[in-house]
Amino acid sequence: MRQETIENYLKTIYNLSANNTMLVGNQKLSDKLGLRPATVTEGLRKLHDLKHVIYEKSYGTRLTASGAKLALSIVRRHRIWETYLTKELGFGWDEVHEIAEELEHIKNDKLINKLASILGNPIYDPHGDPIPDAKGKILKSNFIKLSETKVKNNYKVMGVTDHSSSFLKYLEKHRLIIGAFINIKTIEDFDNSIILSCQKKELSISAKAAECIIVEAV
Amino acid sequence: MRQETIENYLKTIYNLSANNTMLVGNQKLSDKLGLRPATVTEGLRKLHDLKHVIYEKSYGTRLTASGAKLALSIVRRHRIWETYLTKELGFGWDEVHEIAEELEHIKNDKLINKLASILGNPIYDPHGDPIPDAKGKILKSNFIKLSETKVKNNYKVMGVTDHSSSFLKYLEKHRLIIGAFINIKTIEDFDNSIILSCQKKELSISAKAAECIIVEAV
DNA sequence: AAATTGTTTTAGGTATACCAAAAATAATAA
DNA sequence: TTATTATTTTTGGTATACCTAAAACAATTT
Ligand SMILES: [Mn+2]
Ligand SMILES: [Mn+2]
Ligand SMILES: [Mn+2]
Ligand SMILES: [Mn+2]
Repeated sequence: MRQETIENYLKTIYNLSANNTMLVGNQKLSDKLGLRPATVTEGLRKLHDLKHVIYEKSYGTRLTASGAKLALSIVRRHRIWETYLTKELGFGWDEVHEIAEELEHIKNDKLINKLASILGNPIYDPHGDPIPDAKGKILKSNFIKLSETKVKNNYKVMGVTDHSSSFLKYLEKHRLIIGAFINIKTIEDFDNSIILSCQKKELSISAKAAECIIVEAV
Repeated sequence: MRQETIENYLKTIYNLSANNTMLVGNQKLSDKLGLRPATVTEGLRKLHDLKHVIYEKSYGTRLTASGAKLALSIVRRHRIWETYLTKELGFGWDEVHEIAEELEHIKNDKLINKLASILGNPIYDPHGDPIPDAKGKILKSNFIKLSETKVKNNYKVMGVTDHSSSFLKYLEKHRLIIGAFINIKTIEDFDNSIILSCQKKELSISAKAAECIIVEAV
């Protein structure tokens, strides 16, 4: 298996497993990796042989200790590069994910640690995701999704779970960026869309978009 | 053909063709690419079909205009990264080639041009190789190899053609670095080794090493 | 419990990147 | 010019990463 393929599998399994608490199914992996389910089945079998995952046939997959370690190191590289690109090289938060998707495979610890140190060893990336440290230690937050909030309460935007340029541009247009304070006005029974106020303006967020915004109660 | 494979072929053909003046043979490509001759034959046929090279069966290969353009852009990325790694990220000139070998495949013009601009659009990389500009224009120098110098003359070290860490460390140990002034004392008839003075010390350079050092008459 | 639906696996197949060994071709020496 | 040597190509083969379609299995509904 090509190293890059291994890394993409492990990173994706990590991202879908909610801190390694859940088994990850093939369908979701197939989606995220852009491969057909049959291909994923083969890939997982190989990763199992490599001892990077425990693959329970027909039920799902979880990372082993070695798999998790590798996954965390890819996640670290990805998020450090995203941060470096925005903070040091003038890229927007909506541009960096794609580039980091390639840069994350460059394997040189000295390089990543140097970038991290120039940035002051940041703990969050431009999308609010926590950055593992050089040892793989990562902050565990108890933030919630905007879709899980309650009417009348106040929240602060802490991150996003969709990194696509279109979604991030949409958020920026409505000033719904990291650090913004919001108040939930209404939640529509009909379609679960949310009406909230943010920077003195009211706006309506679809249930789908609300799934992708991470907030903290204030 | 994988994009990375294409890029490695084209870059290598460029580097072996002395500014596109010479046909490149399969044997040398096989060496540099770490592939067997039979594999190179296949690869070149495919690049020919892609119109990136003119492959004259049994005689050799040259880049087409489109191939040269692509090659120059890889060379630019490689050399800009090497320069950025040394100038901005604190790496030694003996460490950067391997990393650049990976980074050169990250395709994002805005990124490379940003790095170049931070560096002040440099014209030479840490090994003295000229860096093509964003349009592919590259300086053509008429420097010579140390092995082509004449006794008693004075020269300035301008570059190296071997980027291996061991060779560069060896040079550094003897202060034979870019910008150093040297005077040729003797050239041994027997083995073509060169005795020269550099920074007030005398040292003997093997014919093989002298092939890899680029100098300018002063 | 049976039927339906959704997910995963198997079986069989394509395309690509490589290789070793033998054959063909080109370059060089006699 | 012929023989010898070096280089390149052809042939036939392996390994890998992907795919589609069909079969098997698990989860959900009736
Ligand atoms: Mn990736
Ligand atoms: Mn991110
Ligand atoms: Mn290189
Ligand atoms: Mn260089």
